[in-house]
Amino acid sequence: MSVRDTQREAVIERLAGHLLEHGLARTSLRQLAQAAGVSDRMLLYYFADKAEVLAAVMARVAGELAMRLAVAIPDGAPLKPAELVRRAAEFTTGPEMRRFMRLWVEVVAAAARGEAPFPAIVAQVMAGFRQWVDARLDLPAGADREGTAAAIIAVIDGLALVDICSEDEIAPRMAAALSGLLAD
Amino acid sequence: MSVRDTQREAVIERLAGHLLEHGLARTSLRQLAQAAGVSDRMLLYYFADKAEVLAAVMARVAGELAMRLAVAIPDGAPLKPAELVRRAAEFTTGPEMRRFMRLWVEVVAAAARGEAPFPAIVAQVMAGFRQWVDARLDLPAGADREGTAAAIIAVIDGLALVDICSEDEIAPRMAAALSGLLAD
DNA sequence: GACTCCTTGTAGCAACTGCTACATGGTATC
DNA sequence: GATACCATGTAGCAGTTGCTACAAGGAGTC
Repeated sequence: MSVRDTQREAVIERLAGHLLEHGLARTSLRQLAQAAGVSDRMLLYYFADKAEVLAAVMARVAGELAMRLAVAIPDGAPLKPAELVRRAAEFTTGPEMRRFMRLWVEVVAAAARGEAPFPAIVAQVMAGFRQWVDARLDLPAGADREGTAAAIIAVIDGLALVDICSEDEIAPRMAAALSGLLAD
Repeated sequence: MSVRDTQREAVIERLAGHLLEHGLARTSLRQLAQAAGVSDRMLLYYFADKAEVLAAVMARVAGELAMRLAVAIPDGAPLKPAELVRRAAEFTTGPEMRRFMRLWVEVVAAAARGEAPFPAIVAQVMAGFRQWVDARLDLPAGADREGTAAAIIAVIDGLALVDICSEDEIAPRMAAALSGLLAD
């Protein structure tokens, strides 16, 4: 592997941490370069342009997120929708996952604005979410699996959105109240 | 009312439409000025700085949103949580309200990034949401009203978030599936 | 040793950002 | 008629943005 490829990998790794810590707040080329410990000139040697940097880093973050989700709630033992929502909500509002979800909300907003490369990233991650839910969803035949999966994702994302808006620790109470709203 | 105040009002009105149409994508001073039909020099004559422009416009948009919510589901006849969620979901995913919700998601993301004046705006709008839900929520005594209100808002916002991510018309199916997940 | 390619630094460009200094014509007040 | 304030235009500044031109050191090949 060339120096260039090695450095590329190291930069992606460091920037993944940077994005998870700061969201999309400090993502100019110079700020990214500083966070990665390289010059901005070299950042554009390792990557074609800024969009490629962000795409590579977000792919890494998305992979990490997918892995954690897969480990937290393994497939193979499908859950009723309400139970799946409860467990996913508990996990994603946990202290470890909050920064992932916060970044996710920011990325969705950037995609809505049409900012490259976020629309493509959002499509990919969203497809991953759907698959994840689908593989864990115990639903009667004839039910709308796609619609239900989308609804479940919506509930989880909604918790994250409200969570990042709220200063106090509302998440646990919100999750508990939500649990009460769901049919068994 | 001075010319300045008159113009200020007109600018706010035009920019409210601009934000609802384009989200936060075109919000540099020069872009805002062009959308409002004035020079950027004059924009900073009507308002102290960019943050004040956005704060004033967002206040207008938030007021409009609050009014529509109040009209769509009047208070005075409290609803069970599930029913409130159903009706709010139907309303907010409608074609008229989608742009409000999309802008809302973008504003939340900007606030998460710490960008002035969005944190303050988010706090205000969120408080308004809570109040709106609280005034329409039929909940047994002893239940966690705050937590339940937050959960309801989360569900509604989540629908909006997934909605703006999806190209096809998933919203109605998502709302229908969600309805099935809720206890009566 | 000449040549070539990989790697890296210095310097900078054109566009855009939020914002401001300054001048000017008008209108109201005394 | 002098003065003061309101309203508006022209021009520009300093900083940031994404990105690039150019040079040069080093390593490997013939």
